[in-house]
Amino acid sequence: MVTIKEIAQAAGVSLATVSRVLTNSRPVNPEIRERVTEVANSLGYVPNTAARALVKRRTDAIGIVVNNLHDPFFHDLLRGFEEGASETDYTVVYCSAMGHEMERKQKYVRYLSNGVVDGIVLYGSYDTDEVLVRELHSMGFPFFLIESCVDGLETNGFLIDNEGGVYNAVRYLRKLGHRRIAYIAGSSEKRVCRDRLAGYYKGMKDLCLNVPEDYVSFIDQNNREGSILMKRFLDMPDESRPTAVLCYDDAVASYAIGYALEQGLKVPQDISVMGFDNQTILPDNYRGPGITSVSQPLYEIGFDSIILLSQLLNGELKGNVTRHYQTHIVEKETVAYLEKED
Amino acid sequence: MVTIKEIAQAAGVSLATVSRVLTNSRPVNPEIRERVTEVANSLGYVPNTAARALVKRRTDAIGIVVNNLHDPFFHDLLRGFEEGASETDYTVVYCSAMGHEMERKQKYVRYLSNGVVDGIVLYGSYDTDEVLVRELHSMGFPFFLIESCVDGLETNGFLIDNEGGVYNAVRYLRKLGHRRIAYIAGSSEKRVCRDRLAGYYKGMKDLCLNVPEDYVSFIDQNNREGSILMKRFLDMPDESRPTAVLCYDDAVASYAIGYALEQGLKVPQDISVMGFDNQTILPDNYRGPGITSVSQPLYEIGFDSIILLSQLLNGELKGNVTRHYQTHIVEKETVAYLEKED
DNA sequence: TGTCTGTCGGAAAACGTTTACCAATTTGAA
DNA sequence: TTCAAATTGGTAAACGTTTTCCGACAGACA
Repeated sequence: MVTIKEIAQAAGVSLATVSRVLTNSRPVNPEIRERVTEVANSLGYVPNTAARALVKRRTDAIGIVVNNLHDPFFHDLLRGFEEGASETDYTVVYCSAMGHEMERKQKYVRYLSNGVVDGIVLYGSYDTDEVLVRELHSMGFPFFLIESCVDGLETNGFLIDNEGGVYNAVRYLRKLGHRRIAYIAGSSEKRVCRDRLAGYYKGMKDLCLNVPEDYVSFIDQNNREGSILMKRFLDMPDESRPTAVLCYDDAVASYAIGYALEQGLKVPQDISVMGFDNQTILPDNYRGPGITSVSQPLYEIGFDSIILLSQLLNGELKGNVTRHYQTHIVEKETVAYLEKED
Repeated sequence: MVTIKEIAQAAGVSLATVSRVLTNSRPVNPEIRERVTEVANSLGYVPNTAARALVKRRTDAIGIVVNNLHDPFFHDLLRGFEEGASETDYTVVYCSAMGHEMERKQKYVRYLSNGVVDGIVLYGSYDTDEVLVRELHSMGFPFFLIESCVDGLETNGFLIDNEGGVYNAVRYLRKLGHRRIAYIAGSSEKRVCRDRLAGYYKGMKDLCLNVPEDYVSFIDQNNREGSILMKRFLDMPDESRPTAVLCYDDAVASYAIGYALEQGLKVPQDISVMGFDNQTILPDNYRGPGITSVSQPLYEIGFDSIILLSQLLNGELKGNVTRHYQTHIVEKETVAYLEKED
């Protein structure tokens, strides 16, 4: 590794002069300047990131920590990050926490937050990252949270209106004539799932629709259970069988639809199904009809988070920033207009 | 930011002792040890990555540089990286070069290679990264190249047999009875595309199949042109029209198939089409039949690259490592068995 | 009691930069 | 010609660690 010192020796000047040439931080005799640059190039000098970070207390880099890079769920988010990154001069590095375990996320955040990057964008599960977020917060390290917040802590963050998303989905189905709307919910340990379920209840209540106890069922372990839960709905007697099933997730919806199709039913003619997330890739090579879904603006969030973080780092932002993003419904092929009102 | 110095003061010991407690690098009086850990915890100490890197000349981290994180092409590769990462103790960070421009890739590699990570895995386009690779090589920095190599340079790398992949595809089609096999090639500026085309010619020659001039056509700018090129093939008179079209890429294949379907033809009954890459996500929401394709072992390559790099860093590898990976054909629904030989 | 050995804390150097400060030289104005 | 100001090079401190070396002290043994 070639250092500034070697360049100084080779060019017959002091360390300081070399540094000044290389960083353009102060005027230096043109003749010397040229000699130094020449030597630096010929030796193939590359400045040491760590040493520079140490003394400048800045790295001009941004770190992003997500649960998973390969998960299709993050596709649009990543696209947003990348697009945002190309708008700034910051170096952007990504870390995958590989799942939801705090431990690994913490390892990455610690690695990054002390001398590797100047700020972090953290995709959070509401539920598991509290300790981590508190640590970051108490360090005074600049960071943005996506889909996460900690009660009683003022943080910069991006939140998605999950409750409102499902609420609007219920209204949408009602507008198309559906009144018997069932719901497949995710694990109630997850905040996201609880919020979405709340949106369902709220929507049904506001529209004065009946929610029989067996209209709400929960995924226990695996999204595949979507098919079992669908079976339960389909096995109900005609007069109480739901005409539409709302799923907390597109993956679950795909299994639910898969089951219905296997039974020789037509979607949406025989039963409407709606999902959430507007995923482009679905498990097990799903090939059914395009799933009508509640879409989150993940691209925008990814993009905005980079832009806002870089503004924060440049001191262009005062106070904390919390942005709420609305979902919208993407109409595809799994929801039918219900002619006869019952 | 809380430093080792503050801990030392608070605990009434020297810097050295604190460091020794924190890194377990030498025995220290249990009583003092406990006092120090306690102080460190209560102050929320996190070691400074940059400072540590500077003196240890090691970061225990690995960097990965790819062209694009969100591109579905990298899905399996990323999955491999992530799986490999969870097998090692190295911290793994990813960078997206956002396209193929050398400049940005160089920026990332320079940032990483001096004090941020101990080694790099670089997904390379054969064609554009030469300067960069030479720089890395002359620095003596440990790195692995994926799908890239530089003539006359001994580097660690993973290569895919693109030529052999297409060669085998030709043989596969021939075995199913096809003799009039056309090819849609990618830009001949790209090494990968040239290799694949070479495989086609070699296969056709070895099987003594005729290659009329108009059986090979080139994508110029955009994969969408796949449909135009397909039109050309379909417009040929019956007796010379190809029975199978081999595409250098699944994306192109999807456009080619799309066009045929639009014309009311059936794939594969009326014409067989085969792709390369075995992509799960295809452009424009392709919904046609599953594309029979030549698949690259990207998952394995991703996985192995992490493992081998960590071995290299631990000195468990002697000499340079070059691995060649074979492709295999994934049979789906776009290639038919041709009954009548002609 | 004196020496030898082993244990363990502290002082200080080192890693590769940037930059505050100082000194020397040049410039320019009076 | 003289002196202040401006310019520019060098010296050294600083960033937060790790680690080498030294020395103090305790215990063992003769």
